Amino acid sequence: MAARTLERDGTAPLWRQLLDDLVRRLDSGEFGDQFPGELALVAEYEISRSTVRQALRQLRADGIVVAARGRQPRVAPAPEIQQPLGALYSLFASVEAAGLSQHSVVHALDVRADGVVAERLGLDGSTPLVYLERLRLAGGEPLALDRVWLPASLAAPLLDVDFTHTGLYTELAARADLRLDTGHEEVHAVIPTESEQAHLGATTAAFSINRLGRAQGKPVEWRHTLVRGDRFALTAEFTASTGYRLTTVTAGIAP
Amino acid sequence: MAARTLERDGTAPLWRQLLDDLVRRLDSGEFGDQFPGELALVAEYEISRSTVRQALRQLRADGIVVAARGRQPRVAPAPEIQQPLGALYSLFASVEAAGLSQHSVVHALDVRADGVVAERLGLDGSTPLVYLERLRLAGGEPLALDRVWLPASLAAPLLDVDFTHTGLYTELAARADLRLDTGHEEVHAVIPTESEQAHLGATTAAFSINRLGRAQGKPVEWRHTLVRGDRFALTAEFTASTGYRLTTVTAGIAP
DNA sequence: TTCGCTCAAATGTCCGTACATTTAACCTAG
DNA sequence: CTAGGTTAAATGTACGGACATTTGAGCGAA
Repeated sequence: MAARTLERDGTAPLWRQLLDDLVRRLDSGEFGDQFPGELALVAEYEISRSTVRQALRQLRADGIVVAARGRQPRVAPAPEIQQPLGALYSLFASVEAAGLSQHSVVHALDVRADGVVAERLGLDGSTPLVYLERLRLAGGEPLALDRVWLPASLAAPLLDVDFTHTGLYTELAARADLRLDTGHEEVHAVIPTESEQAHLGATTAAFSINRLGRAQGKPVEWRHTLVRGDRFALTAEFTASTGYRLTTVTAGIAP
Repeated sequence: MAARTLERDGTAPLWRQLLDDLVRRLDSGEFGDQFPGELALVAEYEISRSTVRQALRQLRADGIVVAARGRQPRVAPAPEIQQPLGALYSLFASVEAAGLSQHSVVHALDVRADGVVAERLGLDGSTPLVYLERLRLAGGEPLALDRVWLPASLAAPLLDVDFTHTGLYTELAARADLRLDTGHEEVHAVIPTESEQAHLGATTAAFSINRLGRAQGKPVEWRHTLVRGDRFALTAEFTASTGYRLTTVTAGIAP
């Protein structure tokens, strides 16, 4: 193994240089699941074990690598199910938790162009987009009207899927190997248009949720969801140390 | 200084025992703002500096004590302004950030009993509560209708405050020495009643926000706020690592 | 084949030393 | 009295060694 050299007179401490180098090598995928042990790094970089441990401390605290007595050190695997987070995911998860059956009525599933949406996805206005419009029902009652646009270049494999009983994120992971990891949501309170009210089967107020979902930094979905206000509530806890965190979303049946 | 002894054959590591002991002494207020230096602890507990640093690592990471080269170590003071967090706080902060002037019209400020609210605060139904009802305006236009109940035993000093131009949390900190640190919010989408619409000066949908605020674990406020849907949006970022976090709240002027 | 045992490997704990760097108090010269 | 340098104190960095504890792989016996 070729010894790697660190700047011993550099402005940055040795452990910081080692940490940066290890992060770089981790990102490049140089280590598979394996990760070199402390003594291996001591030999490779020709520094003391204390310095190695100082560098590893942060990687271990962040859960990027796992270590324990006697065990082979490993690169922590990315969580198997990288949940699409946020209010929308929580909504449908909580419907399931409440024991209500979910299914959808698919209104549209095709490829079309939409300049406004394409721009929100950071794409050219004429880029073809897969468009999916569903009415989502929980316990047999309409809950939400859901419209999603995805770049056709990524989402074309979804065009022949029957979305009546399956979720978008499940299919996106299985067929396009895409998992949302970051995103952005905006929640408004609105009164639905008459046509929307007819679909939702209610004349109440509604939440209007716009979401931009990204996978590895690349925009993957633009979504607009209209959720019946009488069946939905956002619930959050806040503490001084952790800030504002969405905890549960409740979805019930209107009386 | 009397040497303190740690269990050298105990099951817990020395640094863990030291950490626990220091936390105990911190909680007892034994140190004022000062905090012993590493070498002082080495002498006092008769252990090595490495072990002391291992114990101090967590206290410093948690910001309980602060340390830097050359400086006297200190116990970190509790943050001077412990912000009331959550959607509501963000709302009024963002109004200010947008440069809109804020003021309120006080509809009521008195002491009354309310069995339902008292129970939500974990109090007996006949407990007297300070009740404050305000119409909040931003840029001269109605933005929110705000109703707050607080235990009179804590909030009595607020009864002679003019809330036209001052915030509840400011006065609560100044006059009752109370700062919210945790809480719970529930956000609904509703269509306001006619009387509420008259107050808000609009016939749009609205957010209905219920909040229970606590200070040191003790319920301090129950609040119900109705915010005009055309002037308000919740915005959140979500990432796999940090979860769902409220980032900004926008409040504009209706066209 | 399978159950234990042994043993190498890896991290955890603890000690000691040396020197660098930064801060703030102190002191002195003007 | 003040400006500036000096110095003690404190933490940061880096090295080294020693031993304890845990895990898992490999091996041998039943």
